Amino acid sequence: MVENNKKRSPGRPRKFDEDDVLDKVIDVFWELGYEASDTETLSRRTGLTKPSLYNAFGAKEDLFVAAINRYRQTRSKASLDALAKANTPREGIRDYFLNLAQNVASPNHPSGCLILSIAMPLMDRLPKVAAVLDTAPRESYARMSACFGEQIEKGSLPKDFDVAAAISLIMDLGAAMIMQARAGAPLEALKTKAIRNTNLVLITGQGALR
Amino acid sequence: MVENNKKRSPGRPRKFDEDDVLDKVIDVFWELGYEASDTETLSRRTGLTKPSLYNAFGAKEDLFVAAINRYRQTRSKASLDALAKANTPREGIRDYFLNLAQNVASPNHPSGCLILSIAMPLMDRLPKVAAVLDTAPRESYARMSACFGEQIEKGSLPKDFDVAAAISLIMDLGAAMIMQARAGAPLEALKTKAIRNTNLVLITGQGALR
DNA sequence: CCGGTATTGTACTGATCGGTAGAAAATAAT
DNA sequence: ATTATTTTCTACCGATCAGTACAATACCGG
Repeated sequence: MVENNKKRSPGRPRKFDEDDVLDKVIDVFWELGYEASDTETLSRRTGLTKPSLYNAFGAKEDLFVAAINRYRQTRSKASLDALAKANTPREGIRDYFLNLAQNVASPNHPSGCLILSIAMPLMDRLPKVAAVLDTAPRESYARMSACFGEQIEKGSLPKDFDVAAAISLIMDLGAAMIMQARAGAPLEALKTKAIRNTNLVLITGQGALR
Repeated sequence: MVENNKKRSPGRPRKFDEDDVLDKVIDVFWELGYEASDTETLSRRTGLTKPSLYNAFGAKEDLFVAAINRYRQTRSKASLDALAKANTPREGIRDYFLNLAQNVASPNHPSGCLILSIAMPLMDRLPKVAAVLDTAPRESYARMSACFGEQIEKGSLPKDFDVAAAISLIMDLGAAMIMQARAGAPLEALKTKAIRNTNLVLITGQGALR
């Protein structure tokens, strides 16, 4: 699927692309959770034999961490991109929530969020997972902060817009949408919430609560 | 601990009280999650032997369901009680969030919520758990709805107060607090959010977003 | 005192799961 | 061709875990 133009190393060539495999691994963990995703199922769903999986990614916990990182680089990034590329703050926040809704409640993939719904409850037991989950929100925060900073410079937001409060609320309401999705809320219900949430974030940032 | 005055049935008497045991079971599942709570650990932490646990509660999944129901009747109920017994709507909502904060981020017990943090991700695999989780939010909704209805009758809330919107937001923001707690947020941070959340709920109910 | 009944404790089992040994196969370098 | 290197495949292992058999124990009603 993906052409790898790096100079070939000696030895028997791999029959798979790591990212393709990780995308399939994401689906398994996302759908079944960590413990119920046994190595035999992971092997079958990826098309790789167990030794190939272990050779390429290490133990099950390492494979899970790799899947989480792949998830962040693809799914999580997509929502933040939606926030960044919009013209106005309102559109950006709305698109962020709408994109999030698609990612957590689309009928094309498991519901909820791999990070919040699956990985989070495992923090206490899987230290490598805890390490990844520690950095993830900070990155999101930085990215959002930069977006709002630009909007303030552009004049699309007042100079005293409370960026920290807005981001904090975006993350809270996003987490709530994710839980709703995992509980079975349909996509349409989440799209409605996306609009409500957008209004709440703008009100909060503009200091209505101070 | 609890005096049971029902007529004694024949046979060797139990050396434990079911609710006492369930309270300990709650702690184990809450702390370790479902899969990592092996029956041997449950046996050790409750003081009951494995056959006694199986005899009293059935299989592990049934024991988990029993623990969830006990959790609802104690912890979940406490937060709703706080909402119900306050004098003003603002105090009620605030006390609800503050009580919730205590329940999900107190240093005296595991963090997060047994239902949202532990049971929810298991819905797909454990049908008996899914059944319980389906009814739980409806009960909470009904209880909250009754509270706000009373406040409207008393005149503490305007007649056009948007009860449905307020409850929906309370649940969303509550879920967010729970996730924050599971992620390691300290109690103080959650108490601060409780105040912010109270304001957001009141604004929303009063129709600022319409 | 004597069956009837329910609980307790020890010790066990069958199944499952994460992980691997070891040989065969496929490439690159020489 | 030969060797070195890496991946693949089959088959397997040790550990763990949910659940239980069985006998002993402690209470009931008569």
